[in-house]
Amino acid sequence: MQDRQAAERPLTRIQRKNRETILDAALDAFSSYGFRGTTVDQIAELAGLSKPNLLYYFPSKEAIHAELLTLLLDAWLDPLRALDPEGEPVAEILGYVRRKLELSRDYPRESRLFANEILQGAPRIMAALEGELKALVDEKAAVLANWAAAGRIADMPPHHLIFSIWALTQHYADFDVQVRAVLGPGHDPYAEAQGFLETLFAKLLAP
Amino acid sequence: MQDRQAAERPLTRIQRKNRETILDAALDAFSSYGFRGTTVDQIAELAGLSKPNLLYYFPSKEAIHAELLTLLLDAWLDPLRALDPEGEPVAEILGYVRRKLELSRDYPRESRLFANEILQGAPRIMAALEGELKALVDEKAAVLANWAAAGRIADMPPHHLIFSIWALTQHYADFDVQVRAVLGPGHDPYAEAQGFLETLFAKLLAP
DNA sequence: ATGACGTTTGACCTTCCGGTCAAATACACG
DNA sequence: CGTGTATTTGACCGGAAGGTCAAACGTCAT
Repeated sequence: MQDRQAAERPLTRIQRKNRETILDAALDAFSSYGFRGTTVDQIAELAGLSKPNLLYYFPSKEAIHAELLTLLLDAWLDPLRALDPEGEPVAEILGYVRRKLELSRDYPRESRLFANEILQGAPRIMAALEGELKALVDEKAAVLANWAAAGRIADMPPHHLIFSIWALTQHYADFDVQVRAVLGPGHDPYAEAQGFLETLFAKLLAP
Repeated sequence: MQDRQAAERPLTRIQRKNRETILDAALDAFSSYGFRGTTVDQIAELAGLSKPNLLYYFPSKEAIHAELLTLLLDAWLDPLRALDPEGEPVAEILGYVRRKLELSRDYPRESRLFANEILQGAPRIMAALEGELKALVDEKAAVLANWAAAGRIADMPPHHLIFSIWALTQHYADFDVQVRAVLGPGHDPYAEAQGFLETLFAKLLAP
């Protein structure tokens, strides 16, 4: 029945800095090589720490990964939460597309970490998918369905509309190397995608 | 200067069967756990062979993976190859969408294997992306651009049109568990997607 | 400056994993 | 049958990887 060292005590300056450094290094590694493909030594090296030192701040590789996924999930849902049922339908949806694309552009590592996890069957976040995520999507899907029923956007299965937004925006982060390989040099994928997706969804949503 | 055993000799019945079994087992494993996340013992177990026995048929884990990727790439490009410059534009593109979605439905493991590889930066197939794939896409993009110039489909960046088809169709295979978690039971994602994507692209392409 | 607590480290342990090898067993074919 | 070749296997190897530990080193408040 011993007290857990860091349970109550506030984090020290060094703790805050090192935990942050470690999480950033781990995000680099996990998003590039996956969970199994990443070694603790690798993360430690990236973070500029020794392996035992790193394990002083996190109990295990698993724990670092879990922490990253938790932080990620919340940030991931934000743009959808911001979709306002009282707003103008097309503008709201296009705004969501834009925010989601910006997320892909500015946080591609997070996008790939998430994609990796889902690809492997989401073993560590299945509960969140079936709980939080489903609840939020169902809520917003209802909003979309109402808009469609009111003739303010075209009629379509709202869940799939949301999937299409995810698919199209995350593609630019997750498949970045393919996109760039196919486009060749001299392109700004995100800038081009921005205009293209805006047009696409404008046409799709028009009643 | 010794002869390579299997260089010339035709494969025996047992060789054919076992190589096939191994590749199938390896596809299961690699597509679920990634390259590093998969162990040779795991593949052997799935294939019902002992590890040394498996390594009698393939020189290394790497070789199995490479073989799978090679087989995959070809099958992956086929639907796009089939896009006919002489056909009716909208029908051709919708046909491509349908074929690609069927590929996701019928070969989700292959889709995830590919996604895994791209996510990790495509270390083993970068050459193919910049070579074969880019060439084919450029060729078909030119066809799309011609159709747009002739006013037979709406004007849009052809490469991104192709990306959008990839993104939307592969999403249903790669993010399958998320799609099902969000939809809940009692849905047939692919059937629903089929109708939705047909509408989406019909609207997008209309001049 | 000193004691207490926070931080860092080198050495080490164990398990896992890709791959090898020699010997044993099945198979095909004259 | 019998013999040469294909196939299978148990035992083993070396290195990588996750994690532990005791001791050394810093930091900071009194």
